[in-house]
Amino acid sequence: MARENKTVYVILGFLNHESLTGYDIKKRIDGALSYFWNTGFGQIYPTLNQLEQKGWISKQDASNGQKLERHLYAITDSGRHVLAKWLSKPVENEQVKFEILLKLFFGSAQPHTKNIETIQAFKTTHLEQIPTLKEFEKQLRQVLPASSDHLYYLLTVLFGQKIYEAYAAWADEAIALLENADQTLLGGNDEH
Amino acid sequence: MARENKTVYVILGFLNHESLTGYDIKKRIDGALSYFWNTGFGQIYPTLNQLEQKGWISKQDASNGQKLERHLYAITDSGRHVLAKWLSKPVENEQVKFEILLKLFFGSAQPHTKNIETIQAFKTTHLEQIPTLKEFEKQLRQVLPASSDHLYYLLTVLFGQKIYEAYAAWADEAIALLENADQTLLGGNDEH
DNA sequence: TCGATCATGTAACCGGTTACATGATTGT
DNA sequence: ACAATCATGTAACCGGTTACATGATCGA
Repeated sequence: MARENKTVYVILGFLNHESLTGYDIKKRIDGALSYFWNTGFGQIYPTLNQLEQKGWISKQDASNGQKLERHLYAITDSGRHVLAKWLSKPVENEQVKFEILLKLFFGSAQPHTKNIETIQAFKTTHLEQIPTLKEFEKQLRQVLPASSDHLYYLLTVLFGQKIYEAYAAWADEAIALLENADQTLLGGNDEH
Repeated sequence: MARENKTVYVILGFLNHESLTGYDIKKRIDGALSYFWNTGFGQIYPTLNQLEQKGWISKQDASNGQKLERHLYAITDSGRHVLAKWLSKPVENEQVKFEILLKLFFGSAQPHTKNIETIQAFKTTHLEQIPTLKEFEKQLRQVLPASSDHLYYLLTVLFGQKIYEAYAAWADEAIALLENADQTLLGGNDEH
């Protein structure tokens, strides 16, 4: 969780491209960041207020005479400065938590078959997402020279592909090891 | 974060092997889980009390006449039941958050060189950990037939190796793409 | 003697999630 | 008419982190 409100940078990052409403920001997050980040309205709206109070973004009414409330937020110079400062800092203690590893670490408390199912499900859900990522890659490569935004977007997509493939490769190896262990033990489970 | 207190299962998982003090549990976490999980004392001790109140673990004084307080916790049958139930459930919404992807996604706001540095640092820190994981693998393979605990431990180690290697492979590709983009633009940065 | 390690805990804080509440607008 | 989407927010809760506080024991 690492003590630093990342939502701040998510918002500043999007606003650095264009002015948006809170609702829009949520859509961007769900769209482009969804496979490695997510945030709810309950975090976005309060953070927008905080950022405005700090002067990193500015609020503008965009209701256009209609009754529907609509606030357009724009990044300010000091906001841009804060974003730039964060971007330039190296990523420290990228502490990723994998629940599946936790489960597997204690896996000897149940039959191998159950754990194989868990691994299989893990593999499947990630493999299923690869075609979408490949499609993203294709589209991004087509518009690549237009702006370096696309290039950086592409990098995150490639990351997804690489690690999802690594997940799948690991899953195969893990399942093979468990099945092999079952064979050498003549199908019996261990006890201790 | 997913609404379920994982620390509960970390504790139950370790106690399922042997009775331990809170201090011991912390050491196990820092030892065997450190590269994919961590928890502080501020979480461990309160959770131990909760688990005891729920009857999933039992507390025993282990001060042995000495003045140093020492509480040995043991898992109960109902605790074992809770652990088993969690283990058998498939991992749902393994929502992993990668700060480096967040930073890169908004990377176009700073020079390519800065982002290359970030990626390089990411690659290095993970590559550095691979030899240790290889050493773990070697040791675990030697004691593999003894107990299936070792086998499951090995699976988590192999996972670490696989994704760290995937990180490194992605980093190379990403850096190449950024350097190539710099070349085609004749070393200039983009603007938009 | 003195530092490292053993050992247990509390308090403040905060990021993030979930659920709740409300209403307008648009398209079918 | 009615559903989907647009749009903004609050409140309760909780998992997790950090800092603080205290003292015993062991080995060099």
